Amino acid sequence: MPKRATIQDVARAAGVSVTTVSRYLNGRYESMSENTREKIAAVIAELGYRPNALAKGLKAQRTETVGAIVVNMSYPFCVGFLRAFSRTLSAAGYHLMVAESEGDAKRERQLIESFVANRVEAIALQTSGANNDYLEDLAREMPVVLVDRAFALRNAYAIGTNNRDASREIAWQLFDLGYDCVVYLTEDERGIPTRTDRLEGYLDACRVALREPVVMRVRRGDPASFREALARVDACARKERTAVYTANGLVLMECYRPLRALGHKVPDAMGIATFDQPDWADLVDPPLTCVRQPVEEMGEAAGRIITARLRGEAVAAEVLVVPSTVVMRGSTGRG
Amino acid sequence: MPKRATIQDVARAAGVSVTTVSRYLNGRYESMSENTREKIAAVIAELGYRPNALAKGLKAQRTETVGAIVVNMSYPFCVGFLRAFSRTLSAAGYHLMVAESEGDAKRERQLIESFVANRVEAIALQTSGANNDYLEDLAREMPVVLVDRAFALRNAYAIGTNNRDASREIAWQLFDLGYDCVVYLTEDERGIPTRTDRLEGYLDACRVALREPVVMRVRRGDPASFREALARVDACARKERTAVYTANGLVLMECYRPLRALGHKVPDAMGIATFDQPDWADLVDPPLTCVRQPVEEMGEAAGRIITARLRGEAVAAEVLVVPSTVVMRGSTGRG
DNA sequence: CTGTTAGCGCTTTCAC
DNA sequence: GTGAAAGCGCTAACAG
Repeated sequence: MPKRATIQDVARAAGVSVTTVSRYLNGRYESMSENTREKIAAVIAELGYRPNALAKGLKAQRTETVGAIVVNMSYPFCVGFLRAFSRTLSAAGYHLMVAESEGDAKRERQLIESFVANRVEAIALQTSGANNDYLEDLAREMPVVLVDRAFALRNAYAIGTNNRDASREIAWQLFDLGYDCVVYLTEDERGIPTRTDRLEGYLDACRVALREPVVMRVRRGDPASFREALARVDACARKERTAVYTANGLVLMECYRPLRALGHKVPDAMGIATFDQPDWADLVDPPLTCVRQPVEEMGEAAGRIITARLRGEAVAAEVLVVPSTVVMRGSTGRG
Repeated sequence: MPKRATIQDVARAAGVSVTTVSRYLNGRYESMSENTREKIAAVIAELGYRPNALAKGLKAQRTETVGAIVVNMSYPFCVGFLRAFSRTLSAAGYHLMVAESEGDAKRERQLIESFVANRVEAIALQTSGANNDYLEDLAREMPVVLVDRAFALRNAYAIGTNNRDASREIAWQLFDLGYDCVVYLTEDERGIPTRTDRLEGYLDACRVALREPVVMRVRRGDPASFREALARVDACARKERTAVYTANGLVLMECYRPLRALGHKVPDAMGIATFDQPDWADLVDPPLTCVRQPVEEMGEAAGRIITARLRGEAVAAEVLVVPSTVVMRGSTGRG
């Protein structure tokens, strides 16, 4: 591995001082003869010189890099968010460092610290909530944006959706469509506000509709937990018109097939609905009724807030709620 | 924004020299009294000190960061690859910087250069092929891994799958299953070896089966191009048993619905198959026959090669082919 | 066991 | 127009 040319090498080869080269690099051509400029340009091209961003960052105290921590880069929410976030930042000249917390609070903490050590200029994360104190401190030093799990922290920004309202809305519509029993499938919601809110929304709807809530907790990757939930759905569907409503797209993906295999006619005997709009929502037949989360908008908003702040603009800390929309489709007999 | 404590601050507050603090930071406790150690630990905790990775990297000429450039982070291939890659690197203590080229060669070049400027220690990318000369040079200075589009460059690694063989295999099976006409839908393959290979595989199969190839080129995002292709499929299907075979999952996703809307019975009158295994492959009815690309294995392999190289191990440049497998399912009447 | 010091590659006064 | 030199925060000889 040959070592890379430095500004020194360029200066030497061009017969000028590093100062002049530095000026050239930063586009301050006014203070430089046409001649030197061309000379430097030539040398740079010849040596394939690339300025060392580390040295520059060390001096300037700026890395032009921001960090993002998500639970799992392959989750649809994360994919959509990261992409929009990345595009926005990229357009503003920032680099993106990404990492996965796997939902583990300790790991999340380590990742944040190592991002800080790398002097990212801002952080966006889908936090577990366990590091909120630390994040609150951190938010005094750099822009911190909480995404999805929108905890309200001093000095930090939060971007989420109206989980409870949207969940209530879709659950209510299910009752309204004549499903007598709506079974709600969720992962353990402890400590995760999005899950709590969606559950609450469902419970709200049950209250208003004067129905008994049926909440089944499942664990993704644990078929037994799903079997139990499906058994419950089946039992209901044998007695009355039943709808299954899942707390997110991944849960539905994991049980969609067995759900259909129960044999109840969709949407008449059994309705299906989910929070999230999976990319396969209208490929299945009938297409899925779902809650569309504005994932891209969230990513863009996060990017906008961060770039604005890094540009030096004052942006008041706030909890931004980007509303979700209920999309009624054939899986619940309308749309 | 208060400015962060430096090693100097810690040294001063602990009443020792920066050297000692540096030693502490690097875990060389043997050369240090219990006392100093505790003192330093205390000061660090109190000041919330985090070493500056830039300064460290500048000195050590190591950033513990690697870069990845994909066409689009939301493409299933990229998602799967990035995730596996990220996990492998993360386990080895490396950070990941990601960027999207959007398939644009100029942008790709800029991204590579800016990664180089940031002194990433290695790069993995899904290249357009237009920067191969530059990449070949670069590969002399740092590990470069070409993913998906597996061009064979001197000193660089390439990881791909057996696109042609797998494509031939699935196309052949379609003929074998009794589909008289197999329509191949692809995006313009110019310069993109994966696409060329898959097309060649299809053509191979046609040759062997003594059938006339029917290749339709579509442009994602351009409904008109799809309408044309669908019309062709429809025309065939009215005459004989026809199968549609798409060059990747995104193409199929974009035409699956209208395809089904043609009304030909699947799989009897019309078979459906695709390269790639979309996550919805077995949610639709009948489940999809497809070619499963070992995306995760590719990501892991890329990560393994890079970590080995960065550990100083010699790894010969090579083109690694991780084989895909044909998965026969109901959409072609078997499985 | 601990400290002094010379850089790593770059930017930025301040001088000429 | 141009350059000398200090210093960003850290590591690693070398010296005690």
